[in-house]
Amino acid sequence: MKLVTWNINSIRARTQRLVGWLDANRPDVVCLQETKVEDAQFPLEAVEKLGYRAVIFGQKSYNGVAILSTAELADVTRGFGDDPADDEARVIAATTHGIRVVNVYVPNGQDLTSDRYPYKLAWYGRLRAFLERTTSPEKPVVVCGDMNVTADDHDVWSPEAWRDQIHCSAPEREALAGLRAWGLDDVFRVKRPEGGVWSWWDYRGVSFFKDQGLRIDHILTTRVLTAACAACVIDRSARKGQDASDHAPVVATFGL
DNA sequence: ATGGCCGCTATGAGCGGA
Repeated sequence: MKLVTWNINSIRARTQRLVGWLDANRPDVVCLQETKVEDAQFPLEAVEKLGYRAVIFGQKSYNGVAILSTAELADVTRGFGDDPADDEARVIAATTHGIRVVNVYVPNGQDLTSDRYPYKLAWYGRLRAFLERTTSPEKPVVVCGDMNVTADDHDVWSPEAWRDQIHCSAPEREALAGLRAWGLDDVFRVKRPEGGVWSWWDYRGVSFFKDQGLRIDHILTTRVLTAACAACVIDRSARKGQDASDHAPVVATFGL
């Protein structure tokens, strides 16, 4: 069972790129973020032609998440269902291939002085509360997506340049650690503890060419899935060339 | 120190992204 998370940065601008990658890699479950499109305009036909079913939660211009699967997608939830309700489409969950899949696009936060920063930190707390009331760490659960936080300096090309910047501040890292403490493993880190591998590179300048990136896209798994994980890699090749997303897909393979 | 690129919008400049 192969699962991928990928911040696609507009699914309409990236449809051909996505289709080509799916055709070549044939994952069973695909978690997309930043689709940037209302549900009526989502390119369903293009993914259905490849054999995927899809559940989507989008909005105009910003955010938007979707889960594609080669199998049935059951018990679909959109948003946290908490109070007050969020007007940003950032989380969708479904059960497929025997796994509860929670796909998230965590708020960016802008910078440490922005009012988006406390919103981001609070969002992590709401995500953990959502997990607590909807599932269990004893079950096979994947929480994945663009988490907009580096776990530690091993996920940062230049810890000096990024020190206390957004994605690298201690409160953000504590928020991510607090989520993991519910009962989730950072499965890429388990496989590649030495770090130095990125999932995002800035469009500006020569950051990709010089491999100056961050690892902010994560696949977190409960114990039973961590034990079943055969491999977890970041497909850097998908960041190359014209019309690439600024994020690369993260792929986990499970012996299920 | 700043911005550099990209996608979006009842566009043509400004915002958000990270």
